[in-house]
Amino acid sequence: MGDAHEDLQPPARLRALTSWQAHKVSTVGARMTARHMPLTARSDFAVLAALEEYGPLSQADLGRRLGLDRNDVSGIVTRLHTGGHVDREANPEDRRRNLVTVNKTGLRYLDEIQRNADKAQAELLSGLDANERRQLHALLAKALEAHRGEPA
Amino acid sequence: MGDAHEDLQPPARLRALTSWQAHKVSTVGARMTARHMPLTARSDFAVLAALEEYGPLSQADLGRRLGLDRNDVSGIVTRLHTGGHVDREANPEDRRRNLVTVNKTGLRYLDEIQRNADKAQAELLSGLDANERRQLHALLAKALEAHRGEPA
DNA sequence: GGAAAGCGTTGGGCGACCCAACGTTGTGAG
DNA sequence: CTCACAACGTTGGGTCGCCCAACGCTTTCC
Repeated sequence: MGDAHEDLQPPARLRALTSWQAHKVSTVGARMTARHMPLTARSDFAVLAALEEYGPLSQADLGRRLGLDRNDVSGIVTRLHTGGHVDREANPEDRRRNLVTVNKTGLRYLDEIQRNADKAQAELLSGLDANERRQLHALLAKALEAHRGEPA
Repeated sequence: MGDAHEDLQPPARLRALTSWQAHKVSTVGARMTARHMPLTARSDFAVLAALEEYGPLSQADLGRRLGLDRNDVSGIVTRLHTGGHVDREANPEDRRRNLVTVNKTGLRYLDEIQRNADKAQAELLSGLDANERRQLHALLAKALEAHRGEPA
């Protein structure tokens, strides 16, 4: 007799769309993330990770690297600079560009975000075992490969 | 020699996050979708698909089914109703609820969106063969399973 | 009968994406 | 050398999705 709280499955046409699945996974991920840190930390993480791995970059390069618009990069860098995580100075060799650099505070912040992101990730993927997680990761990476350097 | 357009890979820390990958796949999917139809068609598709599969529903049920907020369902249903795709009438057995029903126009619209969604999907997954697509789909479904009926 | 809960609606905030414009600065062609 | 062109960073704006809060109405449950 009546399951108290019927199953409430989404319609088949929706479940069939990989794009919709990815969207759902993404927003569930955002929810898990929000339980550990403010959502803005996600863009902070992206920028700081890029600066840590590739060294000082201009904002335009950051945008290309991360697939973000110059506009939005501007805001993120301003936020990071205000928070003391990043130094921003004019590039003497090309005064159009800003040279953005992570400092020690920023690196500590980066590691903190990393820890929280790992927690959120574990919660998000709680339904998959280690093998499945690796497969999912590989398949997503391959799907993205086909679209590298597409817009900005 | 310099490769003319350096590779511009995102940082490893980012690539390692499944949540970030899913987000990227989702927004690339949105971009592909936008090449075939207005983006609002995505929510239209969700609502129409639910109504087609489960019959007339209240807006609250729609929200639960699709994982959307009542607030947003309200706007979507209004848009669909204005466009003539959906009938909305008070449920005589419970006058709090609206009974939302797809009509013939709505079903034609649904099929049109389906065709465009399929095109977008094909472009999105162009890097994967049929097997990989099935695997990706199954893994995403399994990951989502663990989070069913979570918020609203 | 009255409190509690559910419904649909409105208004608002936030993050991410994207477009357009501006002033500044470098580049390259004539 | 000059002048058109391109790239950079910034600002302002628009959209879409998610989420919270409040309201008035209706139903349900004690």
